[in-house]
Amino acid sequence: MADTPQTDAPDYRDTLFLPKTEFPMRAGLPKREPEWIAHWDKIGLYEAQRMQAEGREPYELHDGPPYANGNLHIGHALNKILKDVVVRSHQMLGYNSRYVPGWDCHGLPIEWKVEEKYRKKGKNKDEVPVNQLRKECRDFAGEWIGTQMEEFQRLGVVGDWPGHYETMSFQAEAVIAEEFLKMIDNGLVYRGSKPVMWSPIEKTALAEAEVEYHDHQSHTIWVKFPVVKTGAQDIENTSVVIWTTTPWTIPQNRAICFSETISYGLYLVTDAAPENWTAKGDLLMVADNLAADVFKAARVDAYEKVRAVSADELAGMVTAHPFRGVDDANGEWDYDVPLLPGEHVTDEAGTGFVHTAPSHGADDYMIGVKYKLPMTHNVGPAGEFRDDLPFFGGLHILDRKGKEGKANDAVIKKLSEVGRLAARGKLTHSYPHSWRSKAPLIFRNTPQWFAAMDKPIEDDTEYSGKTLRERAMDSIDRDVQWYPPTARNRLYNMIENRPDWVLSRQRIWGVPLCCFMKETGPGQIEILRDKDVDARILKAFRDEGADAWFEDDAAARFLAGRDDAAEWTKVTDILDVWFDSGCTHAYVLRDGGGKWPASVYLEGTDQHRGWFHSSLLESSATRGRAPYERVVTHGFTLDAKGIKMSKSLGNQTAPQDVVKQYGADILRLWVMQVDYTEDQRIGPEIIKSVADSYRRLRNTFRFMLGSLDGFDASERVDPAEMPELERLMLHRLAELDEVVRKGYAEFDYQKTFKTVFEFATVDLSSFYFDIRKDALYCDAPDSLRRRACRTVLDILFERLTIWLAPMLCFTMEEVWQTRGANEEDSVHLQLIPDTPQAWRDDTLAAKWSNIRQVRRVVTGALEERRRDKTIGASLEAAPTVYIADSAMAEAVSGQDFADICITSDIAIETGDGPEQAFRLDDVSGVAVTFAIAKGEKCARCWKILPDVGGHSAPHTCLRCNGVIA
RNA sequence: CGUGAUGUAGCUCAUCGGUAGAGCAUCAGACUUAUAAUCUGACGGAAGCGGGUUCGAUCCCCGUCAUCACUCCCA
Repeated sequence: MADTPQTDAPDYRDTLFLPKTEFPMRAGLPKREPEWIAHWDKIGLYEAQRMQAEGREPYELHDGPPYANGNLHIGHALNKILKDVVVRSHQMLGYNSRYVPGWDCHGLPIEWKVEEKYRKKGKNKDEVPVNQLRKECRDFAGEWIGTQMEEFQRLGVVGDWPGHYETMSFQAEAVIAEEFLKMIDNGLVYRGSKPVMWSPIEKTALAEAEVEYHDHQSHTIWVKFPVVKTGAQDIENTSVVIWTTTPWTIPQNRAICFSETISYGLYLVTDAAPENWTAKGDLLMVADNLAADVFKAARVDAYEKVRAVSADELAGMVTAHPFRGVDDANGEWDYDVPLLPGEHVTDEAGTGFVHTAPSHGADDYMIGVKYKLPMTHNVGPAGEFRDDLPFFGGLHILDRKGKEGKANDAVIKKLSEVGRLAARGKLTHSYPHSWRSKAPLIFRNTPQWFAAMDKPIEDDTEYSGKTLRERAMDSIDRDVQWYPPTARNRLYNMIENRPDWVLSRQRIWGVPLCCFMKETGPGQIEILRDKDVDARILKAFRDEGADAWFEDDAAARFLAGRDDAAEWTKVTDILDVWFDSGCTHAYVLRDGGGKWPASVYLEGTDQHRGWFHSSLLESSATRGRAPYERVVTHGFTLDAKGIKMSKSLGNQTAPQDVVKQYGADILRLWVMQVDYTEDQRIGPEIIKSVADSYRRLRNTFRFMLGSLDGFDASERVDPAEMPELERLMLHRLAELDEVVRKGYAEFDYQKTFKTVFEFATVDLSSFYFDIRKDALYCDAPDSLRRRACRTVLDILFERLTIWLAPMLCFTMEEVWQTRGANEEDSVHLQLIPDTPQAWRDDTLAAKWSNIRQVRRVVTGALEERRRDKTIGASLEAAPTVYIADSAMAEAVSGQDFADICITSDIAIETGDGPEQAFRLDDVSGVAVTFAIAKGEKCARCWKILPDVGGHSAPHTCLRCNGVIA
């Protein structure tokens, strides 16, 4: 073996320039990160950024407000971390990048929590004054804002926290009201009706949260609708059969829905008992799959299929209401009942034909809106038929105790009387009930306020005359860039197909539809339009909040001075909370001194239905275009197996836990490593592997810091004088600069991080640093090679630290500060440094690509000898390289190839080399034969060289002796 | 049910329609001068499944399965 122990050799360790740094290998992020937050707080980082960037082009990420109840979950963390990276990176790219976080405060969940307190005490919230409840809601939201704000800041999110916005601030409430009045003014708002869950017992609409599902026994009836219009001859005297569990909705029937994917048939009853409702000779249409069930229910003894009925045929068909032409009905039901295609229709139960009463079902309503069917108003608040409805006037669906009323039986009896009943029965099924009274609920249409999608808007924008739908759809393509591009289609399709916007909610915790109306006829109303009244309302909201609307004297106060004040009714509904958040662009950007339209909105894909959507509509209605220039969407976070997280499964990853155990930078790094545009996974194993990557990266920085110890500007070397290896690194930086700038501009963090990370580990740690350790440790401080290396390290350090700062905001600050930045400084106040494109040298890169190929063969050859224990360290070797390929030979010649391969010596020959030489399959024309290095081991640099010994420092090589002397 | 997506190594992700790659993890080895580090090497894949188009499909088309989001007066 070459290195027999040299007991007489002095220890030269102290003469080496080993890396020296205070920067610890162990990060201790959970403890250290809060100190950086305190530091940023102390230097006023956000304000300092604003001052520094004054006059620069503004860039504004407008924050989508999270809902102010509960602690943060992983989805919030993902969202806010992404936003923080957008904000910080754009600041560094040279913009004035503003960020004002906000919270969504109004809405049912909070109101529900407040009500819960009363429920637990057995109190009725209806007895509590509205403004007292509103105050409790406000306090509730306020507390959670405080909690969430701390949790967000702990993640490293920098923004204008003291200046954050709230949808419940007086200013916000006033602007929301103002925007609503603007939409009244341009004629978009109208009152219509929509079916909702309604309790006839409590005479109120209920929210989904107030509904419980219990088993309930219902009537089931099969009803014949006679066909009155069709192209086919043999359909005369036939009926379409429907099935329903709510006989009381039959008087409200306006259509029958069928499916275009179900096969239907025309059936002839060939045998049935004489007293049967369904008689011999009846021609009935039902779905083929359900025919047997239907005829069994109708007690038909025999039937045959006459022929199939196609969807095209059904589409043109019209039936009569079962009560058409009935005596004493006064023509109430003498209208046509069309057959319409409906995607909700199945052949799993019933007849394959769905009775449709637009006022009494969600699907029915959608069909009604789509085909412009008339809404009926036959059922009153207590679930009673209107008094003047023939046959059934005044009858109740449910009695006062929630038991069966008389309506169902009366309808069934009448159907039987007029010969339209095909069969009847009973069915027990899950049915919605009120959580309070436990009584069954019904669907009932109630007055609601809408924004019209298809009415031309006359206003003073350049898009005047276009409808809301047209404006929104135009703007999606004209004004907005979508990241990823597929996000555009989702929103576009939704806008294209959506019905009118239901603005009203029968709730209390929100901004009121602050207008007055009066009835001008049955179902007809007029909305008060009075600038003075509006001005009074807005001023009151601004000064006192929207509570002003709910004060007892509000109507008198706002209508003061009008002679007809008594004629007007105050509307007490509140606005859909999506309207609130859809207005944030107005009160945060326009009134808050920001940029309008916002540079970017960034939210989860669910916000296509939510905030992206409502903001687009609101802004299109009032300003003609989207309030954003770019929209970035991210997916949802699932557990390690790709399953949705839920409390019951116990598969949740809480951001607080990750922060506590690993630190926020690890969580941020996780975000950077996944494809956020899709759904991502997280779990213990994934977090651990992220932490591993982090450690590796951290060590690379630690090495740089240690190697730069004592670096002074006077050491710098001009790139032109640097060795090729150094210039290669500068070339790589020039390449990376482009990737980083482009990556940040296009929100592609995965690629940006991956590129920088692989550069740090592959190019730097295992190649460049490994080679240059000898020069850094052993060369004299004034050696050109060492100075060039340290110059490059300094350049590397500056860029890598700043490039990664938006992502690893804590660690990069720690790295930055370790190099003696002053107390007021921060890496987050730096701009991405210019990287001269002159550093780029593709010829050099191509050449070094060859050099690295040859190097791989050498290391491979050494590995073989290491395996058979011929050598340990590569410095014990002095191989010979045979190169046949001329480009490779050219590349290697003139290099310190022994340094590059970390051997003590190396010989380069041209030609194929001996047959038994080491080769790699994928590197042709290169062969390596092994040899032990000749000479004595230098006790200082450990190279084995012929020139060791005979110098003033014993057991040193010429170079090392020169350094010590 | 519908609408919008996704499915490639244990994990995170690449692959103009042309022999499937990278980093991390794992395993093995070396070093002890980045040391709770560093270097080297190896292992690792019916590209969810089934059809079709094509000389050729991870990629294009159809179907199917799984997962996710949206659909509710809630996020």
